[in-house]
Amino acid sequence: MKRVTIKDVAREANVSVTLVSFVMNAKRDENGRLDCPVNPETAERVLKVARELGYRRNEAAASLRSGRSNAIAVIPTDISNRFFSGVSRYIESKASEYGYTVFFGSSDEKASKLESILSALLSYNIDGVIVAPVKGSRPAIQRLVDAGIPVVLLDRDIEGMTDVSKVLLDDFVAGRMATRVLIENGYRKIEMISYSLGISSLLEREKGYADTMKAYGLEEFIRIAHTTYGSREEDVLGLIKDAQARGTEAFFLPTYSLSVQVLSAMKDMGLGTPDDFAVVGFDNSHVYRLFSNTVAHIRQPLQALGETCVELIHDMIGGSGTKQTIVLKPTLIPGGSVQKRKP
Amino acid sequence: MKRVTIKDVAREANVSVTLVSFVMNAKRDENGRLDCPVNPETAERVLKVARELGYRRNEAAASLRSGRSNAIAVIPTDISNRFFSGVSRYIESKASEYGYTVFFGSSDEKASKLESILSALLSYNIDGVIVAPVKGSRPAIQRLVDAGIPVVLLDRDIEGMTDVSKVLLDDFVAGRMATRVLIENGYRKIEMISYSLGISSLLEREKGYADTMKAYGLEEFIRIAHTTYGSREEDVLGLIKDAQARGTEAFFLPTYSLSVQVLSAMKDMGLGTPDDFAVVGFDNSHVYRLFSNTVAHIRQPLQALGETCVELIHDMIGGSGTKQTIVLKPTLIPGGSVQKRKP
DNA sequence: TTGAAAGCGATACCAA
DNA sequence: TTGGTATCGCTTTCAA
Repeated sequence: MKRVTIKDVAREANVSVTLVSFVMNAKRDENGRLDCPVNPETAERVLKVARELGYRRNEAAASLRSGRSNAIAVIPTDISNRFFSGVSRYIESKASEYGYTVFFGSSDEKASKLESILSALLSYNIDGVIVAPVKGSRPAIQRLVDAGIPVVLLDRDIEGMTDVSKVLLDDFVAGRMATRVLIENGYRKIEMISYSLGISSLLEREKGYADTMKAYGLEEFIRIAHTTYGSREEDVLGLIKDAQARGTEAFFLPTYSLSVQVLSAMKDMGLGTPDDFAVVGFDNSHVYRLFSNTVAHIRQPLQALGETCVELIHDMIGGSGTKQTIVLKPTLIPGGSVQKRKP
Repeated sequence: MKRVTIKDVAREANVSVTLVSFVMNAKRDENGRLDCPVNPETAERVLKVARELGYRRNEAAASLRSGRSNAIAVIPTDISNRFFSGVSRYIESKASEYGYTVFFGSSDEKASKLESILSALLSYNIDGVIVAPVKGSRPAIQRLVDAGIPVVLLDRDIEGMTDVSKVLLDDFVAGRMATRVLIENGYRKIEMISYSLGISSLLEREKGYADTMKAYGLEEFIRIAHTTYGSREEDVLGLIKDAQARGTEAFFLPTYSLSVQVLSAMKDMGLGTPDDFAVVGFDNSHVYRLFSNTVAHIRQPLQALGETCVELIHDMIGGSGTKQTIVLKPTLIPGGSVQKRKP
């Protein structure tokens, strides 16, 4: 019942606790033990005893003494969100590869919530934080950085913030890709429905759209309607009707939830793609295959995003301390929803 | 830069560390401080100083000394899975209400993975575990229970396991509901496509189906095909063709991923609901509204499931130690995919 | 290569 | 109501 401690192992193996600690923390290279100045035979004996006794390090004690914790925190806006739950999965498994345990906390797009999560997690001496910034969270994140805690910004940039690593999608290109395929297939009155979250990723997608429209001389048709995650259900129907009234031909929808919302509203209204509206959605999903015309969409490299986060935070914790910004490319998955426009 | 400790607060407030500890751990009732034998004025002073100095408890130290951690672990099979990511969200927010921090780890339906997560998390002195058991994980979970750690089984039962709390869906009823609505709408050759995971929830859904078929004298049509999460994509097409060949009229699909898979395969094959196959799916999703006929499905009460988990684990940790089994009811969301059969 | 001993920052026990 | 002090289990000098 009582837990096995380092002392028990030491006694049983006839060595000091120091030695046990050395051995238990040693990292193996390709061959044997290297980073620790312990007689290999002694080491093996200690390892064996530890195994037999069922020793498991008390992380609380280790953390108290060392100030580290082998744990990282991940703070998405919403773990049940399609994008973040996907990325989190990859973060989680990469993290455990590196020996980190992962804390999760959803910020709910609220800076106040983000702060309280952060403060709770800091009490655990976490070694690093992977966070999706939300509007107004800059000070909280800056404080983290100032406290010397490695931070990786995921999915959203905070402009001008240095001393952090960043893992982002090339959102501008995503916006351009989406817009371009529509234009090239003969659509001109292309609009966006987006969220007013004030976050870089959406702003960049919007910029990519607007920029491309301009490049093709379609600035007069640039139009971005904004709604919120909470009120999208009520808003979208009206937005579609308005668009219809003004002869809009296509939509670029820069998030998954918006894509599903708009498509489902269109369905309710008896509208189809691409005849009523051509559509480019966002994020990969089986759902897009379920329409009579499959829905073209922008795919994010979830695995690469997640794994890169962990690699960067690991680098920073490891001491090399190099800060990097990694920008990954989106892919356009074609679909019938952007079929060439009938003349 | 240096962290503020209880000592700093004590010095600044002219009291002993003991007192600070008392105050910082005191819980407020509706009025003021109660559970701690400290002069209210002193307490206020301590609180004020702590706030000013920016004191934050070092959980590692607290945990080392007390053996507790104010943290719970949640172990779904896959955090990116629709069902679990939804439930996790509610677990998370309820947990933070109670002051718990949450560790997540996905077991990937593998007992070995579950064990290694458990062992990693145990190093942190977690106060309790909410876990979705997988095939073969019984011994690992039993060990947890034997070690005196509060455990709540989520979504899946381990039969005969006592000394744990359980939060389950009434899966038998879910199976019955689905089957019954199909039968009542004139379908007789009703089949299931399910996973061979060996977990209670699926087995119960299957039992509910088979039982209902029997009750209506349709035992000759009982047929449950099994696939796996990993191979569903290849398998499903064949399974549908087989079914078609033998004149199957309807499917009950007992998970979300299966529902999407089958519906999308049907779409690829040019088949529709309910004419080619009537369909009852599982779990709530916008997706089901996107079909020309909306898809009837069984809805799980995600919020209630998640919150109940936390309440039960909190009770167990709190010491009352009462073990409970809560079985929540599913709801049938009707849809065109089960429309009355044309004669 | 090995070991002794000094903490890390809290809590818990006992005494005042 | 308060305060002193011995831990909790580990890592980390420092010395042998």
